[in-house]
Amino acid sequence: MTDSTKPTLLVVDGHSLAFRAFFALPVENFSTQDGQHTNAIHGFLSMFINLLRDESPTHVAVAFDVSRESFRTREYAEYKGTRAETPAEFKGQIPLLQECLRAMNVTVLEKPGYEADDILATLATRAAGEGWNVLVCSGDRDTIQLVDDDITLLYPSVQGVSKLKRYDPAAVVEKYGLPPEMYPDIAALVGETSDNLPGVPKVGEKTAVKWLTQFGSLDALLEGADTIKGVVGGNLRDHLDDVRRNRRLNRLLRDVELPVELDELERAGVDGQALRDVFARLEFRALLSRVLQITGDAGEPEADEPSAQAPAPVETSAEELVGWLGGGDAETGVTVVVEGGLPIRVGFARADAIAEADWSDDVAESVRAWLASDAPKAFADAKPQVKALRRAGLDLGGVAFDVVLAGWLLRPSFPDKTLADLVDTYLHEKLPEADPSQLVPENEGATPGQRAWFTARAARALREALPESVLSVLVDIELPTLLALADMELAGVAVSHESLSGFSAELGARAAQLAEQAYATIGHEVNLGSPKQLQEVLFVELDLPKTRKTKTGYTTDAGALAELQEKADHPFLGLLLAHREATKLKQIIDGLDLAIGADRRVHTTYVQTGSQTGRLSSTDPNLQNIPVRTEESRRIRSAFIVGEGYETLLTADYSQIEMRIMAHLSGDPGLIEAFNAGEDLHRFVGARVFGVDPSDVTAEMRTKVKAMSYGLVYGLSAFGLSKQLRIEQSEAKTLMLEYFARFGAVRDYLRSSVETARVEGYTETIFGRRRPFPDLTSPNRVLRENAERAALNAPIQGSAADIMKIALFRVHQDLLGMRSRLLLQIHDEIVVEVAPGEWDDVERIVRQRMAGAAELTVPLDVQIGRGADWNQAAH
DNA sequence: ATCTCCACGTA
DNA sequence: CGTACGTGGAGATT
Repeated sequence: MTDSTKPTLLVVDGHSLAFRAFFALPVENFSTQDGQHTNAIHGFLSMFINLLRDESPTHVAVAFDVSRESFRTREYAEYKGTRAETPAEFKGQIPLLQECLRAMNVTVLEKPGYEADDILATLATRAAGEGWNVLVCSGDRDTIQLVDDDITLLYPSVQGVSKLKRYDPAAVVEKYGLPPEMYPDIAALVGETSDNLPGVPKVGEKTAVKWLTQFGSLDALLEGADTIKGVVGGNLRDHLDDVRRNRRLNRLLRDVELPVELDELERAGVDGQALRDVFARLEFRALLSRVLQITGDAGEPEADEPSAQAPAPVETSAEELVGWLGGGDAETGVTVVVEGGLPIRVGFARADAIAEADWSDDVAESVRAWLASDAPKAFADAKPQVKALRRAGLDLGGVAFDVVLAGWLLRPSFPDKTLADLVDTYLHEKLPEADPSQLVPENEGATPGQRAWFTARAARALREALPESVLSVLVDIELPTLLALADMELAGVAVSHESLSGFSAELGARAAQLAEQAYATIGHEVNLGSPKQLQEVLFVELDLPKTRKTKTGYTTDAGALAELQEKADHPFLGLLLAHREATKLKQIIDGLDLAIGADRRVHTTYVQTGSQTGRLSSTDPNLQNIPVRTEESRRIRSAFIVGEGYETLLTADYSQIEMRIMAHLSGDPGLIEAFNAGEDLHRFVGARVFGVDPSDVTAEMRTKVKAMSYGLVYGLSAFGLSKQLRIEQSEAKTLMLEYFARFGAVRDYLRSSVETARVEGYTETIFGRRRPFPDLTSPNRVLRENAERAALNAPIQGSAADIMKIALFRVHQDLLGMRSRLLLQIHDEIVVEVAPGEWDDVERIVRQRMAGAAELTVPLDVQIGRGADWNQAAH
């Protein structure tokens, strides 16, 4: 809270924030009739108006960069050298933005030879010196160094310019582990790619913070660099000058001469005529009334926001709970505290009332009917809570919202993992948390009822923040999926310890033997699991040709070793590869064995927020990467068996679902025909590409086309394709050209989808799931091209994930009255444990639900198998 | 114990 | 210079 008796100065880096707005807002929504782009102006002003409203500063200034030249480029010509030319569409908006600001009677500052941040630093320092409150708003991390007790930084989140994160000294310490004034020391060590300032190799934030904490200061660290051991120590010594240069360049100047005094920055009323003029030209209407509302003298300030103070906890008896829960039909926040997999305490919140109680048989009975009912409930990470309730014998209905899932859908790359994160991000409040560093915490942390209260409020905020299509993904896909996953995790899958341990011993013996043989070929022992030692053997002792480089040397991966064998076969290579295969399998088996529980089953955890595309991930153990490709590895799948009391396993998988989605999204007539013809896809495509009869497509042609088709989904290049197929790049290029000549709509689709993503800032699946791609406009080529490939893949992989989730929860619902149950999901495959006598029904349900999960322009083909173990069932 | 890198399993 | 994941060992550090 700012002290309202003191003046408050708000200083804004106009350039960096407008630049962010430029990329955050789709340009086609923000252009005037005559084609002037206004997205940067609109985005900036919208944020700026909110700042004026929320922070009520008494004094305001906005600073801009004049040009790229500054004292920094004079000292280091390469400064920001990797940055691309500023887009003209952006540059053109700056003078107009400045005109708007002047019309609002806001002081605009710029000074040749200095960056906007130096101006901010100067003003902030002066104002703090006068004892004012200062708010610095900038998108440049270097401004973190300004933060102190009087100066707070407002930093735009990755999501966009509208959400600003507050950094006071405590927030900086929490995020970086060091006080604000030492942030530039971290940055100097780590380096800054966007400014073209290389740091010390292998040193990331963790190491930098550790060193600085240890030495107390950067100078002491540089003095004592000789005492740091190891490779990183050497790297540091080799880059001392770089670090010193970085530190010189990232220090903001606090004494730039400016043509204004602090007093002149005082806010005044707007110049109504000038404002109407310029806003009319920019075709801003809503913005005009917003500006007038907050700066004009008309209208009282808005009423104070409702208190963020959570209601005091109320211990509620089992009898009282029944009445409390029945007392309204508004959405209720629910928190089940889980310990050892079972509920130990529950909390509920509705409007400003909360109730909570320790778990007991009486409490369970009191809440049973309400929990099972359709009464709408909001959770934070519902799945473990649902599982605990189910273990306690209770059903749950009316799961209407999950703030963790919602947060993930909104920002899949920065999932707010906990309720505390979400309360911070979406309510701008702090969830009271117990201090973990103290044995007897001073502050208790939020009680379950209070957590439920925050959950319900976060749910309301998130519902507002979610675009309609994303909200429907949450409600129609993710929430039903959550319930299916809870039951699948509880069920687990039966795994035969006997099969595994026998196989493990076998592989162990084989690995030992292979190791001995390998040692014999080089005359000494070596740790075959150590890439470092292997490099020594391969490239120094045996002097084999060098392979592809990695960060730390030359790769010894399987592909490279196979190539080495062709160039210069040495018996060591084959033995090493065989050894790797044996030890890898053994490792997987041993890990799996260890995960078998007392019920002789393995219970994985599906992480519903575990991917950026919408897929699930699986951990502890990961059951989505059990080997399948080689005959021998399939013995592991044979250890996944049907459980006691059940008859058989059923596997069902979508065939070529991603290519089908590609056909659907691109509308390519050839590809659609391929799927509707019901012929072998790759044979059909091969016939088109090579201009032969389908019956004349050779195995080689089919392989090439298959690789091409799959590569397309991942953004494959001619280089990658040539490498994959081990053909000349020119041949790969020809193949691609031929492919696109026959399936032109595919190329058009891929191109336009990335282009749309660049403009919109995100991709979208068939069902409306979004994934943001800020890097599509990055000046850094590597970042940008990586983003392009990911953006190409995201709608396809994501749509497939959506379809499978829809099929999954529908199958789950259809099976509710039966004994058969879902066990596993492996992206495009599900495994069901079928009870005696239920096969026909289950098979029908699965086939119908999977094939009918989406209406595409091509059919969804489902392959079903049955068997006593997973391997048998796969056929 | 904890971090980083390499390697490799799946879809 | 092909997307999306999780795991485990080695090596370097504490």
